[in-house]
Amino acid sequence: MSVNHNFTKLTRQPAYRAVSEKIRQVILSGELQAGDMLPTELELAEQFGVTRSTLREAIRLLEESGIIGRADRKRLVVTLPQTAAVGRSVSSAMLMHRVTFKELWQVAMGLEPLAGKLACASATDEDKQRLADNLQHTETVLDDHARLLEAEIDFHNLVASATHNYALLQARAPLNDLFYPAWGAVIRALSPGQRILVAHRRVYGAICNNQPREAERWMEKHMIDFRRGIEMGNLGFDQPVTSAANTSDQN
Amino acid sequence: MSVNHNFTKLTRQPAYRAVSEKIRQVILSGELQAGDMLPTELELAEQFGVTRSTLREAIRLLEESGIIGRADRKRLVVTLPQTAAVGRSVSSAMLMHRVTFKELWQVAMGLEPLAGKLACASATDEDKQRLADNLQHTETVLDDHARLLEAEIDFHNLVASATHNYALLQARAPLNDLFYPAWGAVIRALSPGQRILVAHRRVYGAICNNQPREAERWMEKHMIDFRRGIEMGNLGFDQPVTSAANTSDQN
DNA sequence: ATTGACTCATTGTCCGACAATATGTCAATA
DNA sequence: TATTGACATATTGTCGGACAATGAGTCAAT
Repeated sequence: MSVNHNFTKLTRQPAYRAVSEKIRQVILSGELQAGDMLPTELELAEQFGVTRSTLREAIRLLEESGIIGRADRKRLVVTLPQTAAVGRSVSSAMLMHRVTFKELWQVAMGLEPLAGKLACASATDEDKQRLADNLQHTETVLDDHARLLEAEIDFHNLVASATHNYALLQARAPLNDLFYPAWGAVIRALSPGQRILVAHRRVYGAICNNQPREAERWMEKHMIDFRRGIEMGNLGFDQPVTSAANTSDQN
Repeated sequence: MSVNHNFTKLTRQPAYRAVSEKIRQVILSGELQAGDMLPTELELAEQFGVTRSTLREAIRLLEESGIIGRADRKRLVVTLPQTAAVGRSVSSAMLMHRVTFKELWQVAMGLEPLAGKLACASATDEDKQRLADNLQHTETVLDDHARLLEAEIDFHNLVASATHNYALLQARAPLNDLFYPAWGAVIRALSPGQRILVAHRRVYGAICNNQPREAERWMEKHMIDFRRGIEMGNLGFDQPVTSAANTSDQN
């Protein structure tokens, strides 16, 4: 009879992964900071005792994480991950999981009003100015579907940026990629330019006057309008979102 | 005098990136679904007209995104990205941006009560059973700091899972990696086992009785307790979080 | 039914090579 | 002086070939 002891399934990790982890570790520990240059590929490879090919595979892993990049098309450099770059992985994952518009809307209902509320306390004059500029621009494109959508997305990004909370920015990144673009169909179907503008103005006013409750409430109303728009347009509130803005390269 | 026209900075992308994008595109378009096997590296390389080395670099990019992996340590297979895998990139980014505990807490205040509320409507009997098991387990480890933290994290994950909202799961992934682990210090300092258990019981009860308001409210209270704990323990509410659970490999 | 020996396909890693391109230097020129 | 051109150098992106390690399949032996 066999002894009933379960060994933990051991997984040897390939060299390229080990190298990648080591570098990541050094960066996350703060030993290497954003902006620091890394040695050349050859030198790095020699330090780790692997070939350049293996090292390059490790580099790719870090590259996709957005924590390293090329400064001047030559030397590798440690970079501060951009929200959009990191968000792309997340958005890919959501697409594959066939996330529905409803699911994204629920998240938006949690995060966007929060962004409005927090922005009241942390928005700088520069933030407010950018919001003002956005509103002014929005007025001029109320009937241009494409530009209106663009301005709409910008507005919400500006509010989120005004919180100066990177965790929040990162958490709502997928909304930019999937939620708002999907809403383009609503704009084309219902032309709700005026309604959008009113909500944005209210949020902006609340932020300028430091009225967190108001900002929160109007952002929430705004989100509810989103939902109503989707439902009225019969655009598939419970359907998986699709990747409208996809690849930026043609080949 | 030079004509004042600015050309857009053109960036030729390397082959490994082009290949990676092509594969990603095919996967995201649904042409290849999760579980589908990809050809061998050699075959793929031939199809794209590149060498295996180049193709392997492309694979690494996709691997880090979590959308492909190895099934049986051989053949490449399209995989449904795991929340934890994708979350790691996000967490790395947050660490580099020196996200503070406060920032994470603000996000948690937005997402965790939401999770509680949504779970009321969508929790299955199985979800509820798992929560019940977790509570029972928690009672037995109230004085074991390490296990209590583990149970605590599990509880919040279970609530989030019960929403069956993948977008929400993904958005709150960094909380798992950075927020709750950092809270381990509070547990060690204040031993708030009882207080945790009470809050969890309330949330669980509200979910079972389908009382969204209650679930939301108690989750919020619970989060506020978190903040108070950090502040009482003088553990740096405004300090950047650090990566406690880091690498799982030693070399 | 399990074990062992064997083949085969595929991956992980290595090595060497070369063209393309950025950088730096220096001379020539306007 | 400031720009241009010519040249050497360093580094990357890509290639092609090579080999050991290992997982999967087959088949015989026990």
